[in-house]
Amino acid sequence: MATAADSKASPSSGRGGPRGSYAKSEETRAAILDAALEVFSQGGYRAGSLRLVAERVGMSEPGILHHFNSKSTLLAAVLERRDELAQQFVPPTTLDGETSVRGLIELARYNASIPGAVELYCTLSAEATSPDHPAHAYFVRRYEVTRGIVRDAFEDLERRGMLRDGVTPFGAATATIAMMDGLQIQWLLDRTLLDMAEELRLFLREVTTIDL
Amino acid sequence: MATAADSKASPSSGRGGPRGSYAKSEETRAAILDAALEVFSQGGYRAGSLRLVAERVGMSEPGILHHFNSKSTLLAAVLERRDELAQQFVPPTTLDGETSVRGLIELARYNASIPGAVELYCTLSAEATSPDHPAHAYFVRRYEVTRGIVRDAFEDLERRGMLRDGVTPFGAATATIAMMDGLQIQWLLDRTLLDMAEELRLFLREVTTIDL
DNA sequence: GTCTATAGTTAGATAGAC
DNA sequence: GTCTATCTAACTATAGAC
Repeated sequence: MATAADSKASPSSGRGGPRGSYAKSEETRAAILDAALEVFSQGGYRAGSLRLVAERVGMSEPGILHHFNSKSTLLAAVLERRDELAQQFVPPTTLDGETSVRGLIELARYNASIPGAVELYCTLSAEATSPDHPAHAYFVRRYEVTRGIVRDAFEDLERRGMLRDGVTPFGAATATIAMMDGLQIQWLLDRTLLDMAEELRLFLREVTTIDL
Repeated sequence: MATAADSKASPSSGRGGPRGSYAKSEETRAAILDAALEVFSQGGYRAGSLRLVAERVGMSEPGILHHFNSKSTLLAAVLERRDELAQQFVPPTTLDGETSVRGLIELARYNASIPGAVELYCTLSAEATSPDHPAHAYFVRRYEVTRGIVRDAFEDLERRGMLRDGVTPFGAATATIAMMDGLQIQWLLDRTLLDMAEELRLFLREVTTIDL
């Protein structure tokens, strides 16, 4: 799979160059990424087509491919962009477990406001379990990293004696991520059914002794 | 979407007819369903093709379509077949909550022995969150039914005072199903990482007072 | 019941003009 | 940087012979 770094390595990128003279190009790239996010969100990567992206952004298909060499590099760029946003909620550097856990609930609340992105990750992470999927390596790595961050948070809580009996930091991390993923599926099938943040809060109350 | 009943309504089915003279046809249908399960499991419905199913079963594509009118009716038949198996673990008629909850753990353990089927449901339920997916209605209904069954089990436990404080039957059902779904994604990405049944057991210990 | 042949659609990607 | 035109490949499904 192409790494998400492809987009930044593009010669048309303003970053890294002395002049910011590629404003128009950056704008176009951003518009394409917005359109691609919507298209890939509705049914995943395989069901989405460059034609739909092109239509939505008001360009031709070769126009898209001028900015992103292929469909899969476009996907990689979309994923990279979303990751940058998500890291604002649970920055990997935070060492305070309680703050991180509260951040996860905030993240779930934020996610409910961007159903398109939720659909993207939910659909993609499932179809990317296939080893030949262009985003397979990305998701394997992403889950490793995310699990590591969440585990660190629970390890901090464990040191403070704020984990329930029989709960391990790794197990809690795996379970918390599983809970978030699973809630998303049911929420996407019927958004009036449940409140993802609230359900996650109740779960984390069973796992930790934080007063959530 | 076509209902899963299509397959049973086929004139070539032995059931309902006075004679069992369609054995060969039933055998072929079964072989096709086995092949289709494998194909649809690897990357979902859209990524799977009739050509792959035909190759695997040693037939031509029109040969497949003689038994199943379309790709989507084939999918429906595959899903129906798997549901019959799963109901052996948590039969909807059981009224004993503790037995049902233990059945869920057994189901998770059984699932770990059939990764193909897990991949099928995991990938399909995600791609079917799209309203235009041929299996969308099936999955909406399936989650409703499953949630109802699991909620009944927790309601029984509630009557016996075996639910933890602050846990509602509906919330517990939603969360349990979410946990199972979410664990599957991480398990499919790395099967050596976690034991789905064990993780589910630990979760259910936090939710109920059953000695699991 | 199964096949060959083919229709009809859509897809990702490239060539080359402007 | 964007376009038109085109290539190649894959897919679902149908028609009709055997």
